[in-house]
Amino acid sequence: MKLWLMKSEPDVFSIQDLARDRTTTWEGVRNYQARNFMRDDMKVGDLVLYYHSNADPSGVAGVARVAKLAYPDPTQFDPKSEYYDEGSPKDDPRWLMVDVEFVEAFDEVVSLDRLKSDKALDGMLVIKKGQRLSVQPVEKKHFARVLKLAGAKTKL
DNA sequence: GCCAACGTTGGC
DNA sequence: GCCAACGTTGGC
Repeated sequence: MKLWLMKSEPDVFSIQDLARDRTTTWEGVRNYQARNFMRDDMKVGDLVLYYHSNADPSGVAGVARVAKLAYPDPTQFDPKSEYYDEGSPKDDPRWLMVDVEFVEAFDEVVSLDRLKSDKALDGMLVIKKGQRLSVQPVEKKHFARVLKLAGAKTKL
């Protein structure tokens, strides 16, 4: 099983929204590197750190799980969608998404500050300056450490 | 709201 | 293929 971190702005869709809905489609990824991770490496059952970006505070807010393998993101073909991509071929869709299901919401967000100050998380992608990838792999030791910092119920 | 960092676009 | 201009992300 691989481990991931996925970013979402809580004003748009938070871990609490996911807790309510139980599952969601992860539409709107428009970055090739992020798409490739979803397409090539994500498997059903993979665990995901659910990261709140542009938040107060920003940080890891809970855990989710990949519920469906990558498949074409329909919003790329919808002219009314903010994610519309005129250049995406119908017979070879450029953008993919996965489905994600709720696992756990942390009592308290593990803030970016906390992540940065923890020696055990040295090298974790999300704390690197200028790191904008919205879907990124997480090392097992880092994932486990975040769970510990959060006092999470989820175990690896 | 500002702006640094990064990705994409398009002229050449 | 280079790189300047532009758009986006996301912390602050």
